[in-house]
Amino acid sequence: MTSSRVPDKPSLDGLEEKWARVWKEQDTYAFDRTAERADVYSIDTPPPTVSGSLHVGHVFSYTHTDLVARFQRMRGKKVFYPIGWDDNGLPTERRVQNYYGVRCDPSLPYDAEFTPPEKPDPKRQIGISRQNFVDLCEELTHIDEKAFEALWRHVGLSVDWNYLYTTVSAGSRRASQRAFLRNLARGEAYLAEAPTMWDVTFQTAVAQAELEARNYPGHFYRAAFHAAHGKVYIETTRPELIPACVALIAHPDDERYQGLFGKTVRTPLFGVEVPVLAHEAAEPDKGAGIAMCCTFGDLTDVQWWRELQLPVRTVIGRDGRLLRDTPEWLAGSEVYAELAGKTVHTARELIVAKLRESGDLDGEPTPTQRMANFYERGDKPLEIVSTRQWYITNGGRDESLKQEFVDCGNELKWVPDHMRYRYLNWVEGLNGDWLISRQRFFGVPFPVWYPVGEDGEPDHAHPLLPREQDLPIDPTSQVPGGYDESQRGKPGGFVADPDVMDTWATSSLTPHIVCGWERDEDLFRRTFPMDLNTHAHEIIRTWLFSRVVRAHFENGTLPWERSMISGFVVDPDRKKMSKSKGNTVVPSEILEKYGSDAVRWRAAMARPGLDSPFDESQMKVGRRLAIKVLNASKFVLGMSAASADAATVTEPLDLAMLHRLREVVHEATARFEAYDYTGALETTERFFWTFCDDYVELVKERAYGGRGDEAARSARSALAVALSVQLRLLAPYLPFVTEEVWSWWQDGSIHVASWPVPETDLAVADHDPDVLAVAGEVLAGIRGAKSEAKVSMKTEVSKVEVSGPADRIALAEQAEQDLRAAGRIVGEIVWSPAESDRLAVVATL
RNA sequence: GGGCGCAUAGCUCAGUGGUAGAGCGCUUGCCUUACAAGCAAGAUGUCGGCGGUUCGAACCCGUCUGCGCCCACCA
Repeated sequence: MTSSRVPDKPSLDGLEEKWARVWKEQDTYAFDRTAERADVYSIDTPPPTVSGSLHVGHVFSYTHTDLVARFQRMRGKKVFYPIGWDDNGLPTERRVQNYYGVRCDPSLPYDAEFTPPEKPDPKRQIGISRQNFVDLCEELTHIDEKAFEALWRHVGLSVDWNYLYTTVSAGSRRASQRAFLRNLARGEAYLAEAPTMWDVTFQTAVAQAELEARNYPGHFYRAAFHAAHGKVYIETTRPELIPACVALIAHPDDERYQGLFGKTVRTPLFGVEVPVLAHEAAEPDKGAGIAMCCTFGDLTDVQWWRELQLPVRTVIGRDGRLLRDTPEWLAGSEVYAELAGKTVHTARELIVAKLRESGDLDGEPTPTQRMANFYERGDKPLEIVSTRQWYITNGGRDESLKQEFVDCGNELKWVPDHMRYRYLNWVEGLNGDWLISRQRFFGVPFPVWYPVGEDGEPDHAHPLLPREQDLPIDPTSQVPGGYDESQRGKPGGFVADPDVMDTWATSSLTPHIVCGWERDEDLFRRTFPMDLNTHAHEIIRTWLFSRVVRAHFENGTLPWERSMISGFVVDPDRKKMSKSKGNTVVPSEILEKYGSDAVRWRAAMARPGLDSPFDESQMKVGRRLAIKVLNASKFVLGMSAASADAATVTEPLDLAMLHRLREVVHEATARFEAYDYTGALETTERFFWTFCDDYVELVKERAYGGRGDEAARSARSALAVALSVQLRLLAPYLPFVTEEVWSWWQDGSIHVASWPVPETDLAVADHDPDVLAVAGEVLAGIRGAKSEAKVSMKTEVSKVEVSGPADRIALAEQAEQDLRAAGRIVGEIVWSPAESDRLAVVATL
């Protein structure tokens, strides 16, 4: 080991490429799967949606996880840190449609020759078969995944790429289908025909967790229903639902409507007779106090429909248009004939015009902003339609199960703790089971067929299931046991369940998928339940909760011991970044501009759970630190100090510095163990700057040999020991620059070196650490005098007088020779103990 | 409307009962053989408002205000 490997002009340039390559070639972060569970630290990381784009918030959040992973690895844990891609589901479909200019038309046959157009025309998408579409999904996700991997390697995530998974892979499909079949067998999954939140654009059902309430402009219309003795006015924002009206409902205590309860009224324009009923959920001060209940305008309608056992009168189809065929209860209606096939929007305008004509519209419509539920990726309000869907129980319809999931949330350890309430709030507010089926194409199919009766109707009550060992299966191309392909869709034959699972139904199993559930029991035993789950706070209700549900049902345990939740990177106005607002920051640019270590440093300054405004000037600070590490290391190693030997440290200042560093290691370790990576960094960094600015300056002359060999050796050893320890303390944050410096004088990767241990790495005699602090104070006094005089720091000082408390003076005197050298003091130093609580330094130039 | 969080220097944030802190920015200097992508010194505050507890409150309690996020809210 010599200093010959230290470059003359160290630089950050190219470090990412260099070390990312080495780590890949040497498999530096490979999991040791012979390790026993107690020695393993396993981490569940969110599989990013590859069809989306990563912004700087993702980089921060994934870095937070990596900090913990690197710390645990250096502490001696065998870190199981896989990563995956979520390449399944609607976002991928949408991206494929736009990217290639195609759309899936399941009625078309497979075309093996198909190649997407050179120049996609987004206005005129080409219809292709389901298989062609799925092929394109796989092709594009593969490209996207390469880009994502490159980014994460650039950021320096210490994941083990050998365990890379994707949510649409055969393994994931097998796990999804297996878990589903087990849920089904235990009664946790069920098929039901029920009113469902429905997106008319994507024409699929969506789950409660995917809803987003948004402001939606509309109008209140005051319309008249006809009672035996006059008119009853209701107020509605959705007059187009009048043909779907099944009742009028008011609060049982509402005096205005007492006389109407139990009677019937006729709907305007259509003359359909509907009852006037009482229900507690009607709010007297809302609108006219009496509401029309339609199938279905909102979730309250669903509640009334269910609890008052009202009929279903659907008029809005799955495409968001009014049904083309006139429903039976409106038979002969000329008004309806005009509405048939119209969009909700057009139908509303038409019906309002008709109401105005007939005199059933009272006054003018008043504008209003109402909140409507949207699918989070959609741009039209959701409709509620009655459809057959698969559900998994989640406590939304079962209080005792709900309590079990509340208990899970309380058992889980949260960083920061208050994120627990996000979870509890969500679970306590669930109002239905988890809808997992989607009427889409690219996803994990339900491993289910239905027998077809002699009447040609599928028997949904008696599904045909595959054997677990045959999974994964695609029921649209494979046949159930005992049948053959010719019987598909025929009376007495079978039919496939046409739906796919929502992507959350698969990603809810990431702990199972990565840990080898039912695939690699040896791995599973060593890694599950996992130690840590990490992601940002917006997916507590979705990803986090759904994994708790799955592990609770399948394993009777939490999927991990602890969840560390990141905040968001918000824009300078503290608003959430979003593509639509155009305030997102693309990570590749800042990584390029400041370097990965700098961006990681900035990420580390954002504590768990706290949102952090994006501020480029902060990146410079991280970069400055990384450069400082290079330069300070160059100096230390340039002293031939590579022969670090704590035993040769004898000088008081050196001992004091190492003693102080011991305290720093203790504190940084304790903070990291408490998942306070920010506090650990601050502790280390504060020391590092003192080390550079005061300690190095104080011992420089001595290290060069100005006071003899022994004193020089003491300084050099202390410098080298301190450098080794500090590099390792900084390694989780600045993996590139610390690895670079480590390579100048050590063998192997710093990232598999051991986290510093005070008792062994800093085994020196105890010494009062304040010698360093006090010497620093005196040096600052001397510098102050020079700064005041506006002269160079190398200006000689003819006399220094230091007064202050006797004990402080005594400490400072221990560093007298070093102070003389660093301060260029050529004359005398007068030490004057005094009755004051502060040191005062008077330097005469 | 319910829940959670935040409010300390121009900015980003530490500090959790005992004399208000750091970094950035700003000011003034300094080419000092690790680093000018650097170094040194300096200025900057009614610790959101109002009450209370205490010898003593940025910190504990109450209350109000403002901001953010999550949830609910389609008559």
